[in-house]
Amino acid sequence: MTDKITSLDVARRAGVSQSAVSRVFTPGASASTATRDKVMKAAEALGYRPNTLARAMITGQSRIIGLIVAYLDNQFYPLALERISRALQDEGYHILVFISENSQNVAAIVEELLAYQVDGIITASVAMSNDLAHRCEAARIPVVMFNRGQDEGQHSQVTSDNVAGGKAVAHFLAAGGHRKIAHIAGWQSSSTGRDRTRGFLAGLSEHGIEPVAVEDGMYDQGTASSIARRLFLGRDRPDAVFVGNDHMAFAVMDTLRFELGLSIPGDVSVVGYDDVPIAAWPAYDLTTIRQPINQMISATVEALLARIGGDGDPRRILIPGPLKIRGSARKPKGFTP
Amino acid sequence: MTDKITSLDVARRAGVSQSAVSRVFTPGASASTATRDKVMKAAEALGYRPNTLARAMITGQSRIIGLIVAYLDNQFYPLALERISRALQDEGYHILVFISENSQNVAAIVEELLAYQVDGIITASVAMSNDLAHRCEAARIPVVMFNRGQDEGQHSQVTSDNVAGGKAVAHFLAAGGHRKIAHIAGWQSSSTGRDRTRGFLAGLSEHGIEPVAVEDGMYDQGTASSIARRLFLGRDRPDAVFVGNDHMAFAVMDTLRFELGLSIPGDVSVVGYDDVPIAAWPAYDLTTIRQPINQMISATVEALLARIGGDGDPRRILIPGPLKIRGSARKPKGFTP
DNA sequence: CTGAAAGCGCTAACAT
DNA sequence: ATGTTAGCGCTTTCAG
Repeated sequence: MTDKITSLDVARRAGVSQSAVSRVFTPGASASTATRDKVMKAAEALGYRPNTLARAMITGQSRIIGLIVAYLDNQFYPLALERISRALQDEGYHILVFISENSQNVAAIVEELLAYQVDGIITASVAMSNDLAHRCEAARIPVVMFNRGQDEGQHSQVTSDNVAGGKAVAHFLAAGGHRKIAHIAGWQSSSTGRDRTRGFLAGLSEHGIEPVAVEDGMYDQGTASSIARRLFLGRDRPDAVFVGNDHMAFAVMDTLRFELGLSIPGDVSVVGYDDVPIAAWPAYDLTTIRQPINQMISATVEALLARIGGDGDPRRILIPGPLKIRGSARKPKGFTP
Repeated sequence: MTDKITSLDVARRAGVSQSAVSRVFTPGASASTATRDKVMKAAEALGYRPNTLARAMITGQSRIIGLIVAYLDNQFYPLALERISRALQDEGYHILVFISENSQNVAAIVEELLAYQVDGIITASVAMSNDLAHRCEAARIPVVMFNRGQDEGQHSQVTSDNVAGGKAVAHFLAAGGHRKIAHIAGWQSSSTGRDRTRGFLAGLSEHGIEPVAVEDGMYDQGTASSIARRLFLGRDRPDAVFVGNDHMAFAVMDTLRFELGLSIPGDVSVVGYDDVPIAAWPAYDLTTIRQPINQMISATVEALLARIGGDGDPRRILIPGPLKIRGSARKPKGFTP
């Protein structure tokens, strides 16, 4: 029925010029109360809303942010997505979502995002190569990497302090009296995975402890389970394991309990990383390092908007994450994290 | 550095007209191999990509689909989001995501979506009022409701057969010899919640069974836990409970086991709805009705694209979901679903 | 097959 | 404060 209503239609009905209509709908505009009323009345009657795309072409601001995110099966991602979307919605931005499985995919995605004239890009737990970041920089599109770091490159990034987190886990397990400690690491091709492992190993060595095993779980549940099976089936099994993220830790706990019949924390202490909501579910009750997701999101959005607003320098933000002690690991007496 | 590269820049460098460039980048275009080569070379050198927004203004096709989704903490949603995004990406569409907490929010969101000139709207587990749907219809923007139904209204909808699912659960529990059966229902203001409950009660009555309790869990874990606590603390406790979705079922199981010290399925059989991945985790091993999410997504995307393509009539698609028997409920001998 | 020209719906000077 | 005018970058007739 109703075909596209344009500002011209509204103008005619209100008996004003088309630019008057535009001004009424433009935030920082100057229009008399009289015309404003007439225009609003006509607009309402016609069901008019300004065409965002046309506006974007002129202003050069689409108010669209591209979000590149990996698999959503780890609960941490959807949580991040939800909150990023909310935070941005509050600022009048919206997110165009792209799911990226592998990293070469990212290049194609970025091209598409640039074609959409997005005002900025957030990558969530996805790394971006340096020349890709360059390409965005050349197009003046700011990029913020959420939960992933990169040493070189001039984009902003927000992570929690993964090195410190890994170290805290080491201290905690050492204080708990563990000496046969294994590590099923986060994906070693990601900064988070590497940093957590690095911190963990550094922490252990402060106590003169050598881990009995360090293996890459790839942030994959199947991989983590296999490793756990192998590690804990032998005679001389570890009495503690630090798993690179909660998502893998759940799989490891299930394997330990239901396949190997081990008790947690009786036979084995398990510690994870992230503190996703499931970690607090009684079935897991997982001791873990809490990634302060709200702070991380705030920082991400703030950093992005600042750069969109013209603030020149990219930021590198590091947010500390506390140890959240629950029941999956033996508790040292009088331990203060 | 590089300021906006337009087709005119490419045209000049390639020594052709601006419209020639446009044709090269337009799928159904006619350009000689000679010009095509020149243009592509120039475009590559300059790093040119056509401005999607400008194109959208003319063609009237933004290739953007608006997705309205509720909270993402129930694993079913992010899964749906991920797959919808992938399926649409394959068809050259992208999704603009809006998170909607309450239902009045939806009206405002739809307005924004229309302003963005989206080619279509998918609501995932979110209901849309009839006049809102009308508004979209008037703007010629097709709407598909995923996992939510509505009796009136002329939009498309895709759901699994929730009535049949609920009924299947009833038959299963009855066959298992249960007679004191409780139901912690899905949100009764949603079609899925109501349908599952309706089917369940109908199924029970076929066996002459009256449920010992039916309460609305609101699709909320806290609410479901409270109800479980109350229901199972009394002397004459139920020996089975059908919970309106998996997400609540996990909370109920945790409450039953860790707060009330009950054994599942020894003391109580628990059945859920959705079959999200977590349901298969050994810690829960939940018997549940499987919502065939892939089929549902395919149908949703297909229905939407058909309507965008001009296919007139909205569709109502109902997909059967089988019972997935696991260990959380007593297994009837020789039961065939 | 190709170039010139019109215009999508809107904002942003520029006049008045 | 309001109307007029000129585009934003592109697709699409329309001639040639």
